[in-house]
Parts: sequence; C-alpha cells; structure tokens
Amino acid sequence: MARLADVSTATVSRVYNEPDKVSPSVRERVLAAATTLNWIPNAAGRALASTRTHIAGAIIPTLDDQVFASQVSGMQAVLAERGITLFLGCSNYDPAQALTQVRAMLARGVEVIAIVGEAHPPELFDALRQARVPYAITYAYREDSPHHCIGFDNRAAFVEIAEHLIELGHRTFAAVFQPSRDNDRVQARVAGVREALARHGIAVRPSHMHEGPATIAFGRQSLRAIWQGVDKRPTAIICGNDQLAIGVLLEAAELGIEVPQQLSVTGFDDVAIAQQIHPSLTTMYVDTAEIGRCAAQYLLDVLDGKESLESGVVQPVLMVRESTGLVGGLD
Amino acid sequence: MARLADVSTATVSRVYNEPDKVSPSVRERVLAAATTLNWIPNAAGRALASTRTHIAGAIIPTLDDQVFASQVSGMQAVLAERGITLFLGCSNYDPAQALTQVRAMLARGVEVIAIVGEAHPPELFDALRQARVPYAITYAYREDSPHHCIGFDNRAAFVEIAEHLIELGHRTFAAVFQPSRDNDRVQARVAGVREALARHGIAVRPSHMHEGPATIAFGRQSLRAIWQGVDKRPTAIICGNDQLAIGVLLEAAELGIEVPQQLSVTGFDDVAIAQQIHPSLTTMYVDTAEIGRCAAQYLLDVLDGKESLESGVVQPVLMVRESTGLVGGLD
DNA sequence: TTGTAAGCGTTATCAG
DNA sequence: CTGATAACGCTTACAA
Repeated sequence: MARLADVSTATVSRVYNEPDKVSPSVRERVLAAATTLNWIPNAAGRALASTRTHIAGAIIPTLDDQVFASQVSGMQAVLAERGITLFLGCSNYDPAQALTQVRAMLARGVEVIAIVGEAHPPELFDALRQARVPYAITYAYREDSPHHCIGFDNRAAFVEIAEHLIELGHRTFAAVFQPSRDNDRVQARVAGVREALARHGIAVRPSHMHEGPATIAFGRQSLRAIWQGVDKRPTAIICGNDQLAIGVLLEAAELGIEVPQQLSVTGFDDVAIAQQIHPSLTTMYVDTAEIGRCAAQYLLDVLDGKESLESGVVQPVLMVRESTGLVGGLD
Repeated sequence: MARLADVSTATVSRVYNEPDKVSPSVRERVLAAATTLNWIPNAAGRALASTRTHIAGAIIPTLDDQVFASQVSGMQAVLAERGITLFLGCSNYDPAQALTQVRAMLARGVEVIAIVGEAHPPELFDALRQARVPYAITYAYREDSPHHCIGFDNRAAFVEIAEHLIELGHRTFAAVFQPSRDNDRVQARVAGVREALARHGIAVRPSHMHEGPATIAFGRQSLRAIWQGVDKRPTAIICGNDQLAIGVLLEAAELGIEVPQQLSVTGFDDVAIAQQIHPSLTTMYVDTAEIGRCAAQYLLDVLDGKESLESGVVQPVLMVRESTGLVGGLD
C-alpha cells in the first residue's frame, strides 16, 4: 500500500492521523492509493502501536426493555460522531454475567464503559480501577454514590409519585413491581414508596405488595389477586413501570373497576402507549436516550482530560393523566 | 507477566489457546500469576498476531424498534457463548450511515457481520466482498436474493394478511404503512398487499394509502383522515406494524367505530400489548430474537467452515384475534 | 515535509 | 512439553 503511493508507512500513518503535517500532493496520492486498493487502516495494529482503541463499552441488563435500548441508541449516536465504536454487553440482570462482560470488554481494550446500575460485584469495579478505565453508572443516581452516575434518583421519583397520590387523598395502597433482586433501581423505587407512605403513617400490606415479571400479564394477575383478596381494597396502585400499570389498567377494565373513580393507577417510563390508552396513564417520563447521550459525552470528556465533574442528572417528570384522581372519585 | 510465572511468552499464549499442550503444573503457575497481576491477554496484540479478532458486527436501522433490539439481543446471546463480542451500529434508516458503519466495522476487523435488509448501496456489499467478511441479511428473505438471508418473506406475509381479510369478505381496503424509502421490507409488504388484492381485482385508493412515521399517533391520524374522506369507507385497514394498528384501534374507539363489525384492523409484529388490548389485535408474530440467534449461528458456522447452506426462514404466524371479522359484522 | 527504525503484545514456527 | 525468534500492521520519536 505504501509502496503503491511511493511513500513510507510513516507518511501513510500521518495522512490519517495528522493530515495537516503532510503536503497536499502526497496526501492525495496516498488517499488515491487507498481507494484503489480499497485499503483501510487496521485497527488492531493501530491499537497496539498507539494504545488507543477508540472503543467504548456499554453494559445493560437487556435490550428487551425499551428504556435500555434507547439509552444505547443515544450513546451510540454521540460516540459514532467521534469515530468511536460501541461494544454491547447484556447481563440479563445477572451480576456474574455483567462481570464476565466487563472482563471481556477490558480485554478488548475498551477505553471507557457505561454500566446500568450500581448493584454489581466489587470485583467488577476493582477490575475497572485496575485497568484504569473510566466508567459511568447509568440509570441511577445517588448524591452519595462512590461512582459517577448519570441518571436520576429512583427513590425520589417514587416519593414524588406516592406524594401525588397522597395529595389526592389516597390512604390505602398496593404496589406492583418488577423483580428487585440484584436491581438497585427497583429497590430504590420500592424504598421511595415506603418512605413517602410512612411519613403519613401508611404502609403497604404484604398482600398488596406484588413482585414479578415486568409484563402486562403480571400486572393483570396482580390486580386480580389484590381485588379478590381478603384485605381492604386499595384505592391506588403504584406500579414499577408502565408495562405493569397497563396490565393493571386492562384488568381493571375487565373487572369493571372504574379508573380513577374506584382506583388510581401509576406507571413509570411513559412509553408511547401510556398517553394513548384509555384512561391515559399517569406516569413519569424519563429521557433515556438523553441518559445515553450524557453518559457518552461524559466519557468522551474524561478521555479528553476535561474534568466535567457536573453530575449527570436527567430529571424524570411526572405526567399526570387520567388514571389518577381524587380518592372516592370526586373530581 | 511471563517473568512472574517464570515461563516464556509463548507458554503463556499456549495456556490460553491450547491448554492441553501445557503441563498442569506450569499451567497453574501461569494462571496464578495472571490472577495476581490481574492480567488479561490483550486483544489487539492477539488480533494482530493471529488475524482473528473474535468480533462480530450487527447493523440495524434503530434500537428504538423492539424488533431490532430483540434481534440484537438474540445474536448477542449466541455469540457471547462463543466468546465473540458484538459491535453494534445503527443506520437510522440511512444507507449512507449504514455504509459508514460497515466501513468502521471492517476497519475494526469484524470477522462476520449481520445487516438488516438488503436495500443498501452496492459499495457496502463490495466492501464486504473485498474484505472477505461473511455476512447475513436479516429480517428479509427472498428466494432469489443474491445474499444469504435470515428472516421471512415480507411480501408473502402481507399476502397472507390480505387473503385473511378477503376470505372474510372484505373488498374495500385502506393501508397505513411506515416510510418505505430505502426500506426493502416495507416495500415488499406493500407489494404483497397490492398483489393479493389485485388477484381479486381490488386496489387501494390513493386516499386510503397512508405512509408516515410508525407511531400510534400516525395510526390515529390516518384513520381519522380515511374516515372523514370523501371516498367510500374501507371495511378493513392493513397496517405495516402494530404501533400503527394500535393507533387505528384507539382512534376507532374514539370515533365510535365498532371493530370488527364496521372495520377490521390488522397489525404486524405481535407486540406484547396486541393480545391484551381490547379488541385484541389480529397481527403476525415474528420471533425476532430467533432471527438474531439464527443469524449468529449461521455466521459462526461459516467461520467454522461448515457450509450450512440451509436458508434461514423464520416463519411469521398469523394471530387471528378480535380485530378482524366478517365484513358487515356478521359473526 | 518525509523517511528510518524501534517497538506495541500477541501468535506461529522452529528447535530443543 | 517448552523456549527463541520472527512476524502481525501500525505509530512515534528521531533523523534527514
């Protein structure tokens, strides 16, 4: 290749890395030769010689949840502009898999990495530290977290939801959540609900606390169980995400429960259908793509040596819609 | 590292690549040293010396559509088992971006690549051929495609949908589709509808043919336009995906149109809510994760030299539900 | 502005 | 079974 353009390999390298330091004529000659041979610089050689790989990594629980998919999407867009490619790893909510994926990425020389949540084995963070790979925790945010977080305070968000319902006069609550095991975000959400209710002397009865798969079906099944239970029926149900809430809403329609007159329902995420369904769902909107973009930007800044230590809070916003109302249906 | 274990670098290499050819004692010594130093073999050096990167690439239009996210998810799962990491690129439905992403991946030394659809610039396939990188086209399938496809025949799928409606007696149709530009799958779907209807001497009136963003909102807006138009109202609406169909369903409820008595509606993809919504949506289920798994498996087979030339058809299945019925509402 | 030459961290080929 | 040693394709001083 260098031969065809009749230059040294060093010059070829310069054409791609410091084009200004090469005379235009030579530059064109090299570029022309590259086109002719359909030649592309080899990234492995490049990485080895320069100790820069231009690779970033993202570890998410699963792509099957829209919120993580769009976070990756946002990251990818920002990184691609800077010529950085993205390695994707899914942990399937399993800390061991997350660790494996991180190790694989480290071996591959990722320069920076974004990881959803902070509920990971210490070895994971040790490995990151040892490899001196900057990282960001996404989708979670705590003031006192030892890591750089980009996301929001899950606890505070659910405090806000609970308070919204309390203001509407609700005093008997049920809660339907996705699995909390190994999931600091869900744990924080449940804690937020508990905390807000406790301030008013309220607790969720065990029979009104449901935890299971984050599906419409589980939402339906939970409402049915709650409604048919022996305990006093709740006037409000707080769901861990929109899928569950939509399940509750659909089952309520089937059981002839009037929403919000007899029952208020809240979700989380503000998926597309939340505002379209009838009754429309009160939920919290989170700009997950923005979380991805912020994470990417922060990591790029770190690479550039810019210490943009501004914490990355992407504030969720409560979307009050038809599924919540004054207790007793007064409106 | 080799020094700590008091062996040559060659031996270290063997421990990781051909453990059987190393005596157990030495092997353990090396592994112990690696743990102590928290050492991981460097992938760049490895790639350079072995001309194998253990990297695969996936190019999809967007992660914001669940079907592609789950395809990637399926691929990732299969590849991870084999120690192959996945580079992800999104084209945003833009052929130029797809080309850029492919080039970036080639430079990174991906060994195989999966690309959604075949509507790509010839340079893209040229580059792949020149680099001798095996690839698979996903989410599309044509008997006479020059590429190895893994997916399904979009045209045939929509012929099936149209025929289902024709059998129910429908003769006046509307169609609501996502943008067809640069999208061979959508073009094939529309062609399928046209073809099936034409066999019965039926065509979709221009005012009944809507193309726009694949959103619930566009579905709603389309139905409204169709219903308020001057042309004879259709008795059935074929939608390009479930989002659009759900929009149509919700708007029908709002306009007081009875489904399926006055209007039959079909979708495509069978998203979670399709069977839960009321009336439940007649649509086609596609196992997109399976498409991803098949694509990954095929690419692995090619790498292994296995010429598993079996074409990868993942058959969509028609889910007949409440949103379609006999024309005129006889049931 | 351009060329020379020494690595970067592995694997592969030979010897031993 | 293990060790030397030469690549692999690039970057980066340093020299010209």
